[in-house]
Amino acid sequence: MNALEQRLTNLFTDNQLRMTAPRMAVFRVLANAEDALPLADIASAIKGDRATIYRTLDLFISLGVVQRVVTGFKHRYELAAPFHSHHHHIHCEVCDKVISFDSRSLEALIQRIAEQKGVHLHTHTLELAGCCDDCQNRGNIDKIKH
Amino acid sequence: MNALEQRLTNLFTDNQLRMTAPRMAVFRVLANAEDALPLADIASAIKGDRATIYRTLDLFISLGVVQRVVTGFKHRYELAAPFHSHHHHIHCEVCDKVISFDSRSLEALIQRIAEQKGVHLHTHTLELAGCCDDCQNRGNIDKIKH
DNA sequence: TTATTTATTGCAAAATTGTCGCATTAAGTG
DNA sequence: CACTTAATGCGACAATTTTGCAATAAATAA
Repeated sequence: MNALEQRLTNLFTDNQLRMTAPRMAVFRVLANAEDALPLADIASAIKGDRATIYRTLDLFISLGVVQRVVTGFKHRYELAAPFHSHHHHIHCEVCDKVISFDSRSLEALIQRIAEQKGVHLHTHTLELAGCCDDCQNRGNIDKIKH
Repeated sequence: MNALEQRLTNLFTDNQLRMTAPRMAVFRVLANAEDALPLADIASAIKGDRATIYRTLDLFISLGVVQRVVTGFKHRYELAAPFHSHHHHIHCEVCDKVISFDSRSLEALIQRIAEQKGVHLHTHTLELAGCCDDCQNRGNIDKIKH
């Protein structure tokens, strides 16, 4: 059990919750994932019950361990701060892929805009949607998935 | 047929697509809508087939005519730039006020990020949340509404 | 105008995402 | 080890979105 996993376990026991095999499995999938994953990907990765995974994710979200990313029809899940760094997403509406990115200039600019408006920012979400490189080359603009 | 509808029609014929009655009907509903509409509303407004409307919306999205707004578990659809003015929102979590803004630098930066990732952008949404000037001065930062 | 071609529609069936009830299992405690 | 109860896993379910395919209608050519 590594440091992150230990922190998660402590968070659970501190809240009178049980650290079980399915819960740790979901956490590990998310910790090793490059990008936010839809439930189907998590379920197939750990061959687990979908209802259990939904409940686990809801729990993680209420504990601040996971955040829900809303892109298209299905939700995606990824570790949240302080288990993961802040970033944004580009959603390919054709192949449904999600690309994460992080830009200091962007964060600085958003901060500047907020200051200019006199607003003290709490959070912000930015979602880009379009057609990725691969799909442009494939020319399947009309095969948009949800 | 007004100017917007003519522009849409041209966009279709330029892409070897047909401007049909159901497509124009969907466009008109969205053009007259105050806010983003869920599919059910569009379907009942034009008494049209759901599958056809889904396909029409997918097409509109791939052409950049419509953008999908994801709120909760149901999609909503609204006209996208250049058929609708583009802007973003700052939401004051204390007094619930919404401040709209528009930033060329931001748009340019987002465009640059997308290009760098090889993605052709259809739409993007940015929502800032925090505490506005008035509320900071009032010192009621802890009275967040939800 | 009519014939031809093919994109588009509309129906019905199926798939996908997410939720819920309940009996069974297993984690934590003494 | 036994007890308590949180958590799981199965199956049924609702809502939303999708796909297959025959029928229809738009664009093009004759």
